[in-house]
Amino acid sequence: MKIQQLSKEIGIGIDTLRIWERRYGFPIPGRDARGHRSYAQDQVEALQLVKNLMNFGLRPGKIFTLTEQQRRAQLQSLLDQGQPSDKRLQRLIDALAPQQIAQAITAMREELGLHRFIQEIAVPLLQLLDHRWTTGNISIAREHLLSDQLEKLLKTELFAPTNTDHPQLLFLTLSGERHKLGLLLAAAAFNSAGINCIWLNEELPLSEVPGLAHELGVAGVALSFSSHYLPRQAKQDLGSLRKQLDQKIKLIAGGHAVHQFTSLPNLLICTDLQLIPQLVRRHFNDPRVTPSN
Amino acid sequence: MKIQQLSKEIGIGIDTLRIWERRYGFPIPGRDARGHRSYAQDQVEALQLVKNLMNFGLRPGKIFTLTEQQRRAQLQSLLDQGQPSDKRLQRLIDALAPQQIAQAITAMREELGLHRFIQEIAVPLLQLLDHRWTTGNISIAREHLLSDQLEKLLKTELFAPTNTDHPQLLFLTLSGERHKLGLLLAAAAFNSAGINCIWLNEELPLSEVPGLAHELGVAGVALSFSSHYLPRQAKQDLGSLRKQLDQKIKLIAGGHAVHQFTSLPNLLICTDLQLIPQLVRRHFNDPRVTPSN
DNA sequence: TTTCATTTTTGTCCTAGACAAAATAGTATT
DNA sequence: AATACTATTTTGTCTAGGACAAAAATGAAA
Repeated sequence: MKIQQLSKEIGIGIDTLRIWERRYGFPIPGRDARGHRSYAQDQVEALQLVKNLMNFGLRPGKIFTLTEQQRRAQLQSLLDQGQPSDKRLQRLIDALAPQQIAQAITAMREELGLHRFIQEIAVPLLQLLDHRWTTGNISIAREHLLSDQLEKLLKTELFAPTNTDHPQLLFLTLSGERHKLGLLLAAAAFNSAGINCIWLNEELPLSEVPGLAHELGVAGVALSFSSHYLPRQAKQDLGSLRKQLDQKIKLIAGGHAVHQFTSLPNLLICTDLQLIPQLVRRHFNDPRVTPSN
Repeated sequence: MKIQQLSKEIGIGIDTLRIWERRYGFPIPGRDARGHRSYAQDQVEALQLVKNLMNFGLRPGKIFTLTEQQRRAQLQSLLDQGQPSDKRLQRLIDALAPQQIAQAITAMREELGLHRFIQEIAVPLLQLLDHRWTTGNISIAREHLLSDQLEKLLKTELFAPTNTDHPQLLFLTLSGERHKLGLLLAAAAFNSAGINCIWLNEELPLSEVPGLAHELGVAGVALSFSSHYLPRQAKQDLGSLRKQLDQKIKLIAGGHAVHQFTSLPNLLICTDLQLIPQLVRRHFNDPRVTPSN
């Protein structure tokens, strides 16, 4: 595997990979006939482990002093601090046929109502999926099937009530951010709090956002930045967006990459879906703060 | 604008930008206090023009001998060779508000029926979008809004009849293939020809496909490879897949990258949606060739 | 405990050179 | 003239090791 593929696969810059090799002596790839780096599969996995630890906030300097066993143990203990898994979720994950998954999901949604469904099923399910994913404990196919069905349900919810009013919030991810499910949950939550949402399924370059937001006349733009998005980049993007965007248009950001941001001026950071109703009450339901003013 | 942002924005590698500067003397950015490249807005636009010309197959060596005026003229003349646009499509593309687009699309679908809608609206629309896209002649936001709405309609069609029988065809794209709309059209066509389809929205690594197909018990797997997928890679992937997959499971491939393939053994190449009904009759409707045998 | 200044860590950029894969041009063969 | 093969040019991606600012950690003072 060439350095570019690896960089894309793991989500670590090429320069970073090279300087890690120089500084920490890891990973040390083989070389092909040209002298170019060539990474073996076990190096890829070892590097994924490092990346997973970094996603928990550990820094390279710490990680690279550990042995591989210690890294595994560390990751495991960090993962174990997560919430215990629910039996219903367990059943969902084990079901393979899409029909079964779809049935189970819709049944739960009927039983609990949208709000409780999001809080009690969807959010923990996403976390559990992420957990299994980082431990390699679920097949990619299963994971995809499941998130597919969840996405389908949420979109149905989101688009079902053809909203009478003009759109208020535009939901999208920036180019390079491929994790949309969390944002979709947020959109559903906003929707159930009475906000009229527009969902843009495809990733958009930063520069296109202000124009679109303006043309659609939305009152706000909501973005999410997953753990694969470099926090620094996210900060920069948000800053840039805030500058380009009309001051009246609210900017809402969520996701792991913005988790520890001290809130920038005129920017709402929302890393907990439970806070959405409150956020809506504060910033959207006040008649004096409608999009028209 | 820093070199990394520019690279992301235009879609040209950092190394490439630097070596263009060395070789062709363009673009020559300013430098900040650190000596780092800093690109002005007009350079970004000039570079976008170059990228657009490259999308038509022109090579840097040619492009950089031209003046900026000549480049514009060249692009314009290439643009003019494009197929004439349908007025209905024109109207669709010009509509911005998602509600308008959705209304127009559903109206056409009602009027024409699914089959004619696909042939007369969806396919040319996709082509036109692609054309506008490569020439930079449509805003990215508009393009995304439109394909979003189209996708929504098609998925509704595809999933609406909760099919009674077991699934027969699994539709998916491989990792790295992000163009799904064409395949979605194909799925809709198969569906309207009476085939029970499963749509997997997320890209799947090659190695996961056989296992999933087997577990779902499908009679076939359908993939598409857009023009962005290297034909070599597509060929290799298909060959590998054919080897791993149970011989009874059909393999169907479509898209630009497989357009000129001499059909591999036991592999159906389908580059024209109109041929789908015929294909279904030949390979799926024969009761002696059901998935169970 | 909080606040501020200092040190360490870390990622991204720099230059300039090398080389293979892809594209083009040129030549020979059916 | 069309096809196949070879040589040449073009082009993008890699290499090495150095530099430096932004972020994080540390330590000192309030």
